[in-house]
Amino acid sequence: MTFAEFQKLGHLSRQDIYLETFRQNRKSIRIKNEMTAVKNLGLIFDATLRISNNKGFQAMTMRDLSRETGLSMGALYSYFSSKEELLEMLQRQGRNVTRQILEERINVEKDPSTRLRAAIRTHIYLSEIMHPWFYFSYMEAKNLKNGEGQKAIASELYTEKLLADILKQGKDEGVFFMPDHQLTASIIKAMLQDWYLKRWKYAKRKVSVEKYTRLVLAFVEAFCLKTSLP
Amino acid sequence: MTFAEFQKLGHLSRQDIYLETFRQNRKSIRIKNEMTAVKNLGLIFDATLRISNNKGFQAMTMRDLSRETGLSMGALYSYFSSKEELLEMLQRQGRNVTRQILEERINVEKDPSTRLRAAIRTHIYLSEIMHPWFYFSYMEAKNLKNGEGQKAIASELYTEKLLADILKQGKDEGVFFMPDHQLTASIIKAMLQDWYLKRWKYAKRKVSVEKYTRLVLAFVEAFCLKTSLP
DNA sequence: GTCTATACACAGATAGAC
DNA sequence: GTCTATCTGTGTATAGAC
Repeated sequence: MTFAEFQKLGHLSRQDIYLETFRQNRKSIRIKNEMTAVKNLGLIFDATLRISNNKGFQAMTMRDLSRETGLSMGALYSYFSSKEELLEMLQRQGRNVTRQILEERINVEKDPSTRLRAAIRTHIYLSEIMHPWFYFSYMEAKNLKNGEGQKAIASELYTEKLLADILKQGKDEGVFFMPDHQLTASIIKAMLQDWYLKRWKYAKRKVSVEKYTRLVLAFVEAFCLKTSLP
Repeated sequence: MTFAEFQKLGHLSRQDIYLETFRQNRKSIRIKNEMTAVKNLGLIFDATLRISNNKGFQAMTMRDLSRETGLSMGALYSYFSSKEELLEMLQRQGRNVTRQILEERINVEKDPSTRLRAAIRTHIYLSEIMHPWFYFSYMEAKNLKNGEGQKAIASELYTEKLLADILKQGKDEGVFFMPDHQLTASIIKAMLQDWYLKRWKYAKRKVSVEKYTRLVLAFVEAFCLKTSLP
């Protein structure tokens, strides 16, 4: 599946995502009108990602956010009760979308080999579409307070477990051969993350998302499908 | 070479590193006595890494740093002229040490295969010894102002080029076989970085630095040494 | 719902005594 | 060299008019 085909599946319209977020956070959002809320949440989240990915969430001031969204400080605070809460809303939102789509795309496949390819492809393609969020999430996760911090870690481990389970399945079925499926999953995850962490580098060199995906698949398969171990 | 053997080489005593840093920054450091300066620079850098890696450099206040080092705010400011400068001194220091040791260990080897193994080993072992700095450097590099930011990027590309050159050499000599040595180098770099970025994970699972190194080597060699491409 | 104006805390940085 | 005390700017957050 090419990236263009993946995009056309149109899992995620911005509208739907923000609407969902609005409904999940009704308690802390003072706005009642859904259309207004969805429109402004879009502005706020996009601006937060833009500014934070440029200079860090801590360094972003509410005055920056006000300028960038065109909303006043007062207006901003009717969408969240603190800067901290804005961070948590953003993180939760991205985690939900990621988990949902990843499972959806993997579960349609049966044999380990195809599942592994689907998992790798979907993760890279997804991080391409939602690049600002993936980058933000990685860089700012450590600044979350205990409750949310735990969930961010859980989310990291969850994706890894998806991979580990596929590798295990393949090993059991005798199609994969690797010494340690858990550790192998970690390393694959590292390759997936590099795509959104070093995007500036790949963009400058004109490495397309498909080319990157292809190399990761080749790398992983060379290791997992080989029968003799060093 | 095991990690213990690598450590015994004792490339880097803290004393020497801080002394070097002191001499390089004489202009902005108001202290004249070398012994005092070295002792306190040690305190300051260690504390900065400890606090920053816990909650981010931006979030670390000078009062935090004062408390952690036992030095007053006034005293701190005789070692650097601004918080920004402290950040830059730290980054420069680590970059210099890294570059020096990496070259030293790679250049003693001749054939591509051994050089590649040396590069991978050295990078992982080094990031193990200097873990706080590696983590800090990665997470805070984006917050550097233009001049230093460029140098951080250059440093990232430099390590990658070390790998790319070895891969290229191996390809030319007919011992490695990979479709794109540049991109392959990027991916190897991603694996190396995961060791210090996800240390909490590997520590919890009791994955030793040697075990991790072994798996990366196996992964890379499975890809680079195979003769048929998918 | 959104604005302006402002409260209040706390940040980085310095002056000057010791 | 190091300290305490303090200046000044800027940050988050809210009150209350529209």
